[in-house]
Amino acid sequence: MSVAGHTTARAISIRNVAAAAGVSYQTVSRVINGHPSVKASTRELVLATVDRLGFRPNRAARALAGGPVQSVTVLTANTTLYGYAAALRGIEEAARAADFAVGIRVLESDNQDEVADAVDRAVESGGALIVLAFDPAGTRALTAVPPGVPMVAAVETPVGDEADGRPWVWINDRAAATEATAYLLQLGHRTVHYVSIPSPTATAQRMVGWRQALLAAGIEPPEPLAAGWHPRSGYRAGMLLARDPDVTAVLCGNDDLAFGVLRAMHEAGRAVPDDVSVVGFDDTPLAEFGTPSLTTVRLDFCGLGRACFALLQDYARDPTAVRTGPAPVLVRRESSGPPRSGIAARRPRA
Amino acid sequence: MSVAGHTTARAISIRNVAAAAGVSYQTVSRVINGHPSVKASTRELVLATVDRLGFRPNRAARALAGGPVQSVTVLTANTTLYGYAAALRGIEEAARAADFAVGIRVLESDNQDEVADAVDRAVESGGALIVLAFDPAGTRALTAVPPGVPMVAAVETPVGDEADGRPWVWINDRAAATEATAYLLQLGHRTVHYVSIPSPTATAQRMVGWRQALLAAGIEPPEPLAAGWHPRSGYRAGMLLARDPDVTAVLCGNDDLAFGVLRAMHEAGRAVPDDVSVVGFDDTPLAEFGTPSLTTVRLDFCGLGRACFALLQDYARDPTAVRTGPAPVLVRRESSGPPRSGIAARRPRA
DNA sequence: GGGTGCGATGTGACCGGTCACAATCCTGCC
DNA sequence: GGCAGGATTGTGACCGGTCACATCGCACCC
Repeated sequence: MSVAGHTTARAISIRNVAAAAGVSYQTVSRVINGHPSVKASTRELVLATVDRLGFRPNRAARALAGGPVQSVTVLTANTTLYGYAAALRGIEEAARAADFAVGIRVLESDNQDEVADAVDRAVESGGALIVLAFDPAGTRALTAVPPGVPMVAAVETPVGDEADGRPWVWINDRAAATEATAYLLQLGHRTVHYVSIPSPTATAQRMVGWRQALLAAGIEPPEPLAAGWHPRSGYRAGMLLARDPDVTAVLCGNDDLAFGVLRAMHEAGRAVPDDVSVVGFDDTPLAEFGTPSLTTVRLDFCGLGRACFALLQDYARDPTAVRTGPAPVLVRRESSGPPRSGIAARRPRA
Repeated sequence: MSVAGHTTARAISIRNVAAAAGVSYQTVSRVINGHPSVKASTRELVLATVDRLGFRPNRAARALAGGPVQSVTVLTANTTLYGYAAALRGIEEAARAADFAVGIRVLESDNQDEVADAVDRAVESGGALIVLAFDPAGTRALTAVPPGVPMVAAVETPVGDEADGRPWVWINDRAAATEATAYLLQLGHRTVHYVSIPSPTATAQRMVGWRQALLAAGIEPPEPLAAGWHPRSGYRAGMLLARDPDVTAVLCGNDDLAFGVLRAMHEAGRAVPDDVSVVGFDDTPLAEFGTPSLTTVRLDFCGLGRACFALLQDYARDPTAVRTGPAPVLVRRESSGPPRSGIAARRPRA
């Protein structure tokens, strides 16, 4: 234990351990890597010595010599948005528990060349990769990861062609959106409008789920409004929607957008939920404390992150391992309710 | 350029470059490290070859051999809270631009031993350290970093004893709190109550600034309410404050708490800003879109992060370098206003 | 009893950089 | 012309692990 005091003295190496235990450095290497052909008594002796000296394998040396690297790099388009940040937190927790080092690399653009370069850099630092592929940049990154590099993807699309053959963890955005939409219809709304976050392709699962739910109820989906990540873009979309008196229910791609929409409705003088119901996505910590509090779909991104890391480890042993992330839960709060009884009302089904 | 396609062929090393350029590997090493005693013509030849072959130095090898490591590890108690997340983003941006790898290590507890262990691990992965020392865990970490390890601290206390001799970047929380408090007094409030975030010591600068502003106005500061990080704890504090009709102005340790307080006031039937003014801290993206929108102090954490990284680099050249972070800005919005003209009113000064 | 085969261990080279030192070049100057 | 001495360049060893291979011991079997 390099007494976090003030000794930059050389750290203990396997050769030190070997000398202290009276074996060869190779035997020490075998023990710390769990190689089977070491006599039990020897193994215990070595482990005891490792413990006594506080030996810890040097990551750089290991990486250089091509051993198991014990580090993960997270490739993501963003680190501050709720979903990404929470997933990152989950990964970090799990990685730390397993004594893995965690690296971060942000994908600034979704230009194919730049993404490829970013992936290159991430790969060259050794270790495994976890790609958060909720967006175009992340999805591109998947295709740029050379085979042979251990990696796991977090995706919203169950079977992306991009990730083929690669293990992924799936967060069931589609089912979540379907549930939220069905809930609004059940309350008696004639239709549900959608304000979307930026998404990889036309297959954005939140949008797909919303559309499916409408179609299943025999309703032609209205044109979705494309927004960005910032609440301001939700606000703009909300302003547009507020003008249309037929709009009584709005599903938003995430909670930030939903807050923007709420604000717009407020400014436009449309009461929530009496005139308009607003539903978000994610259940950020603030959702519960807005005025009105926000009905939203809780997604356990932190659990998703942990699942990614767990899969990374399982996959090393069993390449057929696959995980679905935790199931989404609809949280009903003040921002949603039946439409104002009157013209726009529709018979509740339940 | 390892054509991100499917060649796990060995990457190019300095010896390859050396061979291609017709010089020794040592010369290549000198060139890429900017060593002065290399003939200009040789340097250019080597650089051209490096470029042509797409050579990039191997981080692991460098770390192992004790060279300059080109990587930073961020030590932080949290990654999702706005301030931390934004600082992390700034660091990552700057680091990426300088072609540094970025690592993360979360300080789970503020137990001295565990913190020391975390620091050890972070140090052993080589490279520099940036410590976000806004809280007890971060502050502890500062003292646990062995000398000789390049590091920079982001602190809210201008001259912490803990960081002595170490470079730090200071975010002027105290001035920000003073400004916000003075603003509320100027609006005519008799006093300002404070709901605090968890903080390292009694010297929490946000609280100090608030107290100073009150004392400067000849007002005895009321007992501050200690809250946590979650909006819910702000909500609880708000419920307490709402009961007291004398409370007309509340300053909150951050925007999340402020939202909790807003919600509590709403539920308690106290109008904001007519009955009570609420001011936050940070200016998170949502502050502008709350109902009412939140008056808050904008702190450029992202800029703080960039400054930390910049200092890390400057410091290597000039160990007397120091930086103050960007100045805070008070953003006036709907959640604050003069007290309801009546009993509690106090003559505005301006 | 001695070869076979496997379990357990040790030896050497290597990963891709850096350091310390030695060797070479060139220039100025006597 | 020869030599001192700085500027340039090259050589060897090393960082701390891993790999491939050689070696050793021993039980097993014919």
